[in-house]
Amino acid sequence: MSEAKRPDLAAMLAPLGRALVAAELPVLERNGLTMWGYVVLLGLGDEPVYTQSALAKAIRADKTRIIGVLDELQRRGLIHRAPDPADRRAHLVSLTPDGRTTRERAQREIQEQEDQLLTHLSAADRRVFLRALQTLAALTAEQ
Amino acid sequence: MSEAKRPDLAAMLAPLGRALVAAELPVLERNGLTMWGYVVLLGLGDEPVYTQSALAKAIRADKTRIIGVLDELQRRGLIHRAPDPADRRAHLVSLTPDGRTTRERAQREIQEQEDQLLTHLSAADRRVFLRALQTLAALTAEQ
DNA sequence: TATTGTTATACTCTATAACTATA
DNA sequence: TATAGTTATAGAGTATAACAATA
Repeated sequence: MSEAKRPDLAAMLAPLGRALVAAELPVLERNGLTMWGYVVLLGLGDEPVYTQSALAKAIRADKTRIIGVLDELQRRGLIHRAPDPADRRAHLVSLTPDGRTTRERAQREIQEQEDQLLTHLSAADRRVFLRALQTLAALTAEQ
Repeated sequence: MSEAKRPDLAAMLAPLGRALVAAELPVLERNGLTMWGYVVLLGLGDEPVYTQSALAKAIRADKTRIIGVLDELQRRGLIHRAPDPADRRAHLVSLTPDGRTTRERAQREIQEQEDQLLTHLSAADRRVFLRALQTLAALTAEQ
């Protein structure tokens, strides 16, 4: 009677998330991106410019950890990074056209692969699952 | 037109899983368990006995990593560990009654907390979400 | 020779502290 | 003095290699 009627949510979500990330690394590699590089490109997509601190905070990374990532993305011409003329301590970071193209191509390939996994759900279940997942992800993201 | 109509699955699942795990650590701590200790207790629940290798494989851990975990669980009297008389290289591992009680209490508290999160979904969505999640988790677990 | 459990070692990832340059 | 970015250091977590006991 005190047996669990379902596995722990965390015991399903965490390994599934790790498996998805692992499966997507080759896709990113084909696009010349690391996971952190991709996360940075995604973080830059919504706003035109960012300071490095704001960007790090937005993607929930330590500011010291994205520095090497930004170096590499800049070297490859995917982002633009320059001191803010108004406050020369701060660096403004933005996507280059190449960076936007790369970001969108990588994301398209990733979501196509994810859609493959979702074919194991009925169309109706898939819709509910995605909606519910967005709801829960938003809840934990806001704290 | 090439804008994403949804966030990446992995970008929702992975942080949500991490957030859940982080939120459950205090629950485990109240029960005197680490995350790995809890995972080992869960892994021991379904079968009466295990060799350490089989147990490690079942919970997808390295065999070298669960040794300290087993030491601590044994010290606390939650598991029983003894050489297999038939093959004295192997150690048979099993839950003690105390171990089973601890496992069930911890899991009950964890799932109660998870149920709190699930109240943000409608009853119908919750049912579909859990079913879909179990389907997807089983797919990635089987490989 | 192969396998179980163990220990020791190395490696990766992440966080913390310390430094510079601007403000 | 406070902050943005950077670099150097240290810590945690993990995997790899080497070992002893047994088969």
